[in-house]
Amino acid sequence: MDRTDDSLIALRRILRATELYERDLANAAGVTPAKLRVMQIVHARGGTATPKALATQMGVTQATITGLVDKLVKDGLVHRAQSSLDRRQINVVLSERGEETLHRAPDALQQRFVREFERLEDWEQAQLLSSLERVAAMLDARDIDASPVLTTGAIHADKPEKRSA
Amino acid sequence: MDRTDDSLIALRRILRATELYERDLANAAGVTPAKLRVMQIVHARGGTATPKALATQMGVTQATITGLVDKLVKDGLVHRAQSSLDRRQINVVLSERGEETLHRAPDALQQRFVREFERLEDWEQAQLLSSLERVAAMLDARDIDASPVLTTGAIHADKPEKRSA
DNA sequence: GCACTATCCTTAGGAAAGCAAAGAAATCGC
DNA sequence: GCGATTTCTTTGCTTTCCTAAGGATAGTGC
Repeated sequence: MDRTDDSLIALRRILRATELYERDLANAAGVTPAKLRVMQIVHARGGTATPKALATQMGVTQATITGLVDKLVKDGLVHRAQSSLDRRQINVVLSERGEETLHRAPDALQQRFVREFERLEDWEQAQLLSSLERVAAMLDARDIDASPVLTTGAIHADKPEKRSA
Repeated sequence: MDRTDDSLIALRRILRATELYERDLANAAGVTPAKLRVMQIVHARGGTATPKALATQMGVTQATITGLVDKLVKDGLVHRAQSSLDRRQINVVLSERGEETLHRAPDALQQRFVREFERLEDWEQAQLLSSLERVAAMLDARDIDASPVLTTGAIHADKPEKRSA
């Protein structure tokens, strides 16, 4: 009867399964999850991305990206290249080894989801897709600031967050 | 056409939105996400839980739980009580303040999802629930050993999170 | 041109969350 | 009773993330 609760439970299972699996997967590939994510984004953007772009997409600060890229450089998976258009900018570029590593370590969701998904009936795929997009839209809404909790519970008013795009 | 990709994208949006939101929310409540999760589980189990149970449910080691509980105790949100049945065991119990904090900081998913979900038509809710459970089952499967990259042990439920290195 | 401001990145320092390994105490099994 | 197991903690380390401050470069007004 309580569909809301059951939906939340399912959602949490999805979250938890993905999180745990991601740790394993990154580990097995010899990279940490965060570094892997950086490489995946760089790859998705055609092999190069600025720290700024990475920070935005990953939802972390630029300082964090600097640290991750430092380690990736030390690992030889990536290198930095100054942009010639705007010399403030740096391009993070995948190295040969970086590409290989990526190849060996497919996306966590990918691994786990694709095989099963493609086995489904056509109409089932369509329904799943539609539902997922619906849920994503529900959660992904951009103006969270309207949320009541963030204000009522804000005791330790350090700073709300800059993530209010 | 490419429903698989689109589904993955939607799934990632869900993941990312939840992750980012969780950070904000925990922050606003004055607790960190991990500590909040501990409290939520304790609450869900009727106000008390052993470190062992917490570790299993959260998918982390007991050492991690010890650390989190230490901090929660220091914050006065929780206290330890020895079990009288088995004196090796410790019960983690929510304090008054812990209950209040929990009350102020509802679940991240809760907040964001419930309002919208309950606004949907009956048949839409049913479809969403069905889809989510389906996806959860796909991801949460305990016996995905066909995975080429991993050897995730712990098929037995009692063997807690000894994930591969 | 020259100061002002904004943007992009890095440095430095610190907090939180996680793990592995080893140890202490209680219980179980025989 | 005594060794093996379970439960929790301790120790020491890694990873990820933050804030605050700074150094360059780019753009703007005058």
